[in-house]
Amino acid sequence: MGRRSDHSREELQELIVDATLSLVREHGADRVTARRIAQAVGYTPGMLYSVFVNLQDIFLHVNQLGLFTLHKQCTQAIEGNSDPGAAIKAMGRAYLRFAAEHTHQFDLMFTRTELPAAPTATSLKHQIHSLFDLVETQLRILKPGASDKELTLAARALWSGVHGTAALRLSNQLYLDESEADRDIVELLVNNFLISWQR
Amino acid sequence: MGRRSDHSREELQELIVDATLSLVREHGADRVTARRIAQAVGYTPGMLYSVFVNLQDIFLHVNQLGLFTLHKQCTQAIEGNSDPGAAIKAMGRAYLRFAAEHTHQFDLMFTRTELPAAPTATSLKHQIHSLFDLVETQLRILKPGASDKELTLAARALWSGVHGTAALRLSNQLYLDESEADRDIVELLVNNFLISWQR
DNA sequence: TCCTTTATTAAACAACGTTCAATTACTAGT
DNA sequence: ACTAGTAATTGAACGTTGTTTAATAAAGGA
Repeated sequence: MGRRSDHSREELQELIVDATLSLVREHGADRVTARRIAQAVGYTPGMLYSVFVNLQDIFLHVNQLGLFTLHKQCTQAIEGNSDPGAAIKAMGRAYLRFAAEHTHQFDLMFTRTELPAAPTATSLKHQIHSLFDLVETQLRILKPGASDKELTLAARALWSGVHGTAALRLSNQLYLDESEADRDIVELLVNNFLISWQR
Repeated sequence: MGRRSDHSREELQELIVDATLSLVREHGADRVTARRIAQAVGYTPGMLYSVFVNLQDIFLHVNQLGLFTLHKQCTQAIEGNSDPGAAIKAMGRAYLRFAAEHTHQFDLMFTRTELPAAPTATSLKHQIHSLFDLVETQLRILKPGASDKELTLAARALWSGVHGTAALRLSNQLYLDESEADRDIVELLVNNFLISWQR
């Protein structure tokens, strides 16, 4: 068939990204193919390339969505925590929860990225930055006298710890019997770090 | 041709794994195909399947090699450090160095793993455990009274921090101008953690 | 020398991402 | 209402991938 115009260009884009997200969450990025996405939205594979450049391009948009909801869940975790340390730990738990609930999506977002020197889209770059900012804001409350450099570094350190925990747990490389051990690890890590950092 | 017996089964296995490692280091795991490996060792693709089960199986053996050299470099980093804290930081730097020098290999070892619940070969499992043990040993010196559980958890926390830093740097998600920022992050993380943990 | 055994190959398969000419459906002009 | 033109969508193709398997060629024992 020729022009259908059942959907506008933007509707089509949203349709594709949403379908891809569902497929990724259910089957993992490896098993999500152009043909499967096309089938899910009721078109043929060729059509995808009139809306997106690439399969990678589609995944990139999926990841923008992912970072957005991750950011939202982190801000929600902060709410109601007047203590910055508690807020940071709550963020860490939200991060772990996201990774645990949406294993495949988290995998696509953070480990299925291109190497090396991923030319991460500037949009993604900003989204990740704003995640860092959430931590920095709490740290600044905790230690008002800290320099920008100090804050930046500390936020990266904490973020690295939380991310590392999530990543290792995801790939089953923590080797701990208890299923909730990752929460204990983050708690321990953040607590001990902050105690000696804030002063 | 039929039987060549230029190489024994074990020689062939070593040949394949070594060639694959070289290819991975140079081009990244994504671009390493069965046909390329076969060409590198002077055989046809089909032969690989008489020595290994899978391409994945080959990568798994490559990763065993990788974990072995990573372990070696970590133990070497410890040598000459009487202070446990210094030893742990030296291990962290060795870890970062390995990740930076062999980007693609590190990527294959830790992020290109299967999901979820990677049924990691028991061999890999033990190798990773012995890496954890290196950290635990140093922690035990630092805090002789600590329980096993305490040591296990602290080792995981530190390891997660170091690994997270390496992983985020690898995928260019730290967004720091200075190229050696990852070392600063690990230094900061380990220092602050240990100060309040040891006592 | 022949025959069995076995290592290796060549060719095939299905599935993949991607491209592009052909086709179809809609829109505008008369 | 009819036709021409435009643009969306397809279908089929290409080169590549991992993997399997029947055929083949070489080695060793009789």
